[in-house]
Amino acid sequence: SLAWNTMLTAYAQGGDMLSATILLQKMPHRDLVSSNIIIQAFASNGCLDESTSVFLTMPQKNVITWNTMITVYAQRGDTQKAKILFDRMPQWDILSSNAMIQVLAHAGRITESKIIFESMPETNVATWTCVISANAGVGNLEEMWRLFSLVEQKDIVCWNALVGGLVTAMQTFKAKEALDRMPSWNVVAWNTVMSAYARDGYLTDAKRMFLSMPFRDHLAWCVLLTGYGECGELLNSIQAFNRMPLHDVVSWNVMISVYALNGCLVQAKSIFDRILEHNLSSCTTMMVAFSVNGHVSCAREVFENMPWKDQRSWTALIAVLARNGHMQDAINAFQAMNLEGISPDEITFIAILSGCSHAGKIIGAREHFLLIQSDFGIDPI
RNA sequence: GAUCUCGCUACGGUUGGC
Repeated sequence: SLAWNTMLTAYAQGGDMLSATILLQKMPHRDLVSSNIIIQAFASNGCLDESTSVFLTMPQKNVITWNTMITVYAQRGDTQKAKILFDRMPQWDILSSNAMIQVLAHAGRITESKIIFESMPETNVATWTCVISANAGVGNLEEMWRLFSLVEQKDIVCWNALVGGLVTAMQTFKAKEALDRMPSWNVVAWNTVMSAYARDGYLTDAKRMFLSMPFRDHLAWCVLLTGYGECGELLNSIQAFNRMPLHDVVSWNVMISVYALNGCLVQAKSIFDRILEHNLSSCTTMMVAFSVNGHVSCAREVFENMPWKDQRSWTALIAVLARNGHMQDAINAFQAMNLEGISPDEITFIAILSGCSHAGKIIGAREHFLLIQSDFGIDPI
């Protein structure tokens, strides 16, 4: 079955799910590893439901099985499902805990991630890097520094997390100092500081850094595009875009939002139509651009065509409907979101509540306000 | 021996302030 599994892996990695499925049925003995391969393959081809059903019918599972499912949910931003799986796992390895810490931290659930961190029998640099970023994300800078000083083998990624944390905390100068103290650098380090310059409006510094980088990746270009776009320098943004060696989804997405930000809906849409592989960001950006101009049905069409939807895209839809006076549709969308198992967050509720206030429905708003506390455990105040 | 290979940078959601 080793040979069969190797074949299976080959098909799966080539994205040929049809052949993989056929092979699986022909196999004399499917084992744990075969199922793991299939789960992973379905997931990376966007078929999460298939992954889940294989997972549920597996007679035995190992750590790899569980880790695969956790990472899949994590990548989809479904923190809740990831956490449920994590809690059900019979045992954890470093990878599972790290993945979980990172996801929880990303969702702002720092307390839970701390609990996991403190109960880990063994950690590695990645673990520490996760908690460093987590603390930076919620503004615990002293804790971030403390943790950083405790890391024994600081590698580039760990240093980058520190620099990124300082950038998040709006301490651009300290970030630059940390950058200068790093033993070695990579593109991520430079991009991080560059994005801070751009964010703060220091376009000259951003550009200088861009030019002085020994290597550039496509993200460096994207940071520059974004910087120009946010400072209203549409022409520079377009020019930089045209100079890029190649265009990937992110750079297209940046341009959509730059155009939308500067009121050019038509150009935004034409870029959107030229993208071969839309992702969630492209669609959500486009929806919002439509919404600002009141094109509710166009926004809705983009939404319906999305391969899958996450919390942000659902929230965007709800906001689009609420803002344009379609309160009943917004509430329906909210219920549909819950049925899909995607949990709302405080931003979703603000979207609903502000919609109610525009429509003058105090009673409706009150109902949702109460729901926030009882059903979703979010404190509205 | 085959399967997860987890950490850092970029683009998307709500309201309000100057």
